[in-house]
Amino acid sequence: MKKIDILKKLRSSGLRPTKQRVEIAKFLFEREKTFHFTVESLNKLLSKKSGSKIALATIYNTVHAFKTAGHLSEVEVRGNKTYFDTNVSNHHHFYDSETSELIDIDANDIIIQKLPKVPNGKKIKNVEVFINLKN
Amino acid sequence: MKKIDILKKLRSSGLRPTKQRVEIAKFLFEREKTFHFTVESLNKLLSKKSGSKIALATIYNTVHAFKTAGHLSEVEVRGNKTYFDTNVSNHHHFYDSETSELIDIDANDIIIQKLPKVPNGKKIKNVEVFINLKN
DNA sequence: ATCTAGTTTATAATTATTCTAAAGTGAAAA
DNA sequence: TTTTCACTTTAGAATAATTATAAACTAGAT
Repeated sequence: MKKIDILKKLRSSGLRPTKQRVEIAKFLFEREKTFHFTVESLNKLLSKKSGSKIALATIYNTVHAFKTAGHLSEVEVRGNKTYFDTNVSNHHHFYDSETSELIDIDANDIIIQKLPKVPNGKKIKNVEVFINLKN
Repeated sequence: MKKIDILKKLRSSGLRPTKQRVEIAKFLFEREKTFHFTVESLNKLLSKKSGSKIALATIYNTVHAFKTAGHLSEVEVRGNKTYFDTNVSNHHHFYDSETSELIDIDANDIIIQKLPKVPNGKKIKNVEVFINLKN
């Protein structure tokens, strides 16, 4: 991902490109594969990589701004921490509770044949399939 | 649900039937319909109903013992609190984020036609479908 | 009725996350 | 370029959910 795209991601999230935010954005978006993380793991990886110490509050703020702008999605995982995903397309997840690892499933790899009737006056926002794994 | 069944639920969870535990168990399991709750909501409902003040720690301990014994299931919901469900059969959920309300979906009301290949050496423990609703 | 291991409870501790307010900085305007 | 100021970063405090602790209590075996 080019530098200009990183700046676009920031600006489209309503964020001015400060040193810290650029560092976070590059770490998240300059990758081939999708990336799953918690704020805690992101913090550790960032400080390990660059030795810099970005305040946790800054990471929370930046990640939430990206999420609100639709550049990150939040994944529901059994447990206490919130997981994020750089894959914002419509897709599903495997969850391996042995390793606490999330794995993306392409939306096309799951076909739902029958869906239940939706409650009165409501519409479907989205459907998430979660496949829990064991050994 | 008969009193003897409440005692069975407790004993099968490795819990001696104390006054507090019986009160929690009756409140949870003496119902026709399935019941969704958080520890916080359960605590409020219990104190409103009987005026008794069961310590939060006791509610946490008891609910977790029921969960471990398979008498309650935990439902993943976007947010910070943990939801529990008295329906422990294989089933799915609607989630209405407007009202923070969970609604059960019978397992037979969703048919999945195609599932992805499972990662090496892993097996599927279960498949959960989560339908987010909007107005 | 007594005794003991298991329980309850209030409170402290922990963990994830958000808030705060002081010090620092990007970038628009001069 | 330099100034200026609203936006940022940061350390630490505050909050919220949950878990741990340890002293007082109790179910149920003896």
